[in-house]
Amino acid sequence: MLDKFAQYLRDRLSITDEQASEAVSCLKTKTIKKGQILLNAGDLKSEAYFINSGLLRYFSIDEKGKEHIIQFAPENWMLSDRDTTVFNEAAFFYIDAIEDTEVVVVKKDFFPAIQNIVPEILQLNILMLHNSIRFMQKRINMLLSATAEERYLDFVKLYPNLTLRVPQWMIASYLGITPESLSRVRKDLAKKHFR
Amino acid sequence: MLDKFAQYLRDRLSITDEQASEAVSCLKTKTIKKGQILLNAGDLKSEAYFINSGLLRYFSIDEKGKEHIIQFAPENWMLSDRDTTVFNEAAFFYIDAIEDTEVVVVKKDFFPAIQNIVPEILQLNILMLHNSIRFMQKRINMLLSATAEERYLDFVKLYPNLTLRVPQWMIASYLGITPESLSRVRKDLAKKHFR
DNA sequence: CTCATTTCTTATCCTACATCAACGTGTAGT
DNA sequence: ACTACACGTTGATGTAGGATAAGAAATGAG
Repeated sequence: MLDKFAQYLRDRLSITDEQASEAVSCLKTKTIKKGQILLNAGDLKSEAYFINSGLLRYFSIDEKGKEHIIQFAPENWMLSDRDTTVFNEAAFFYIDAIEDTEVVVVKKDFFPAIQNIVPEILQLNILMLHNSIRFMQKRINMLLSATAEERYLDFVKLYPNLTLRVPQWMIASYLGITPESLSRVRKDLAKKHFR
Repeated sequence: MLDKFAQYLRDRLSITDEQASEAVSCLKTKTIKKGQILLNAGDLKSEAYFINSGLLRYFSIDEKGKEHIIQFAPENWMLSDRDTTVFNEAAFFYIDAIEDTEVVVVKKDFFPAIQNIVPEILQLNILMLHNSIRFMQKRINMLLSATAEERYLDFVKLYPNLTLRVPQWMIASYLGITPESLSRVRKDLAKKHFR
C-alpha cells in the first residue's frame, strides 16, 4: 500500500513509475487507530509521516492540561515535528489520530537516498516548505487580527471537508476559542442565514 | 558593502572567500530610510532581502486600517513575501523600515546561479526553512494558549535586543494586544519585581 | 531652543469571550 | 437493550483585555 506516496511523487516530479516505485520501495507503512498517539512531546524520533488515509492531529498540551491544535493532516499531507526530525532535539508537540489512519513512515535517510534517483526532489521540497510558511503566516495574521466568527469562517472556507470530519471542540481548539464559543458563533451564523 | 552577505554564506557553507565573493558579485544593495516602505501588499516583485544593517518590519493592514506585525527582521536575516517571490502572486503583506536599513537585494535567479557554484546551498536553504517553520509553530502555539503577560515574557526572552530597539506599540502589535495593554502588563511586571 | 508630533502611561468604562454548570442527544461497549 | 461517556448546546456569571480619552514624556524638525 505504498501506492499513494509513489503516486504523490510521480504527480509532482518528472519521473517514471519505476523510479517512483524504486524510491518508495524501502519505506514501511504503519497503522494508527483513532485516538492512538503517534508521537509524544519529548520523544526523539527522526521520522516524518506521509498520510495515506485517515486524519492526524498535531498539537500541544499546556501546563493546565489544555490542548492546542497547531494543524490537521489529512490524506496526502506530510507531517513531522521539526524539533526532532530535523534538529535532533526532543519533540515539542504531540501527534495522534483523529480517524483510523495509515501513514508511510519516512525516515531521515530517505531524502538523501531519493536525491540520488531524483535530484529534483530538493526543489520540490523547498517549494513545499515555502508553501507551509506562507500558510502559517496567514494563520498568524488571522490569530492576531480576527474575531472568533471571522476565524471560523476562514477555516470553513480553507478546509471545507475537514469541517465535517473534525469534532467541533477540535476546530475550536485550532481557532483558539472554547467549544462553547464556537457553538454560539455557529448559532449566530445560522440565524443570519435564516437556517 | 556586500561583505556581510558574503560572510554570512562563508560562515555556513564550506566555500572559499573567492567563491563567496563571486556568488555575491552580481547582487546589489539598497538603502531604506526609517519609515520608508519597501514592499506593498499587492506588489509583484520577485526579490528577497538580506538585511545588512538596520531593522525591517513585515506586517499586514486590516480593513479597519490596523497593522498586525508578522515578524521583525534585524541584521543577518532574510525576508520576503512568499506569495510574490515564490508563487508569483500579488504580495499579501507589507515591508517597511523601523530603522535606516541597508539590504542586499536577492533576485529570484540568484539561487539557481549560486547553486552551480555551491550546490550545498540547497541543503542550507532547506534547513533554514525548517527552522522558520518550527519557530512559527511555536508562535502559533503561543497565540493559541498564552495570556498577554506570557506572550510578552516569551518575546523578551526570545528577542532581548529587539525589545530595546522596537517601539512598544509595535511589540504590542506583534503580540496581538493593544499598546495600552502592554503598558499595563509591563507595569504589573515591574511591581512584581519591586522596580 | 521651541514647537509639534509620536510614543507611553493611566484611568474609566465596556465587550467579546471564558468559565461554570446543567441538560439533551448520539454513539460505543458489554 | 442498557449504560456510560463523549459531544454539542444553552444560560448565567466572570474577567482579560479592548476602546476611549486625556495627559506626561520623549523624540524630532526647523
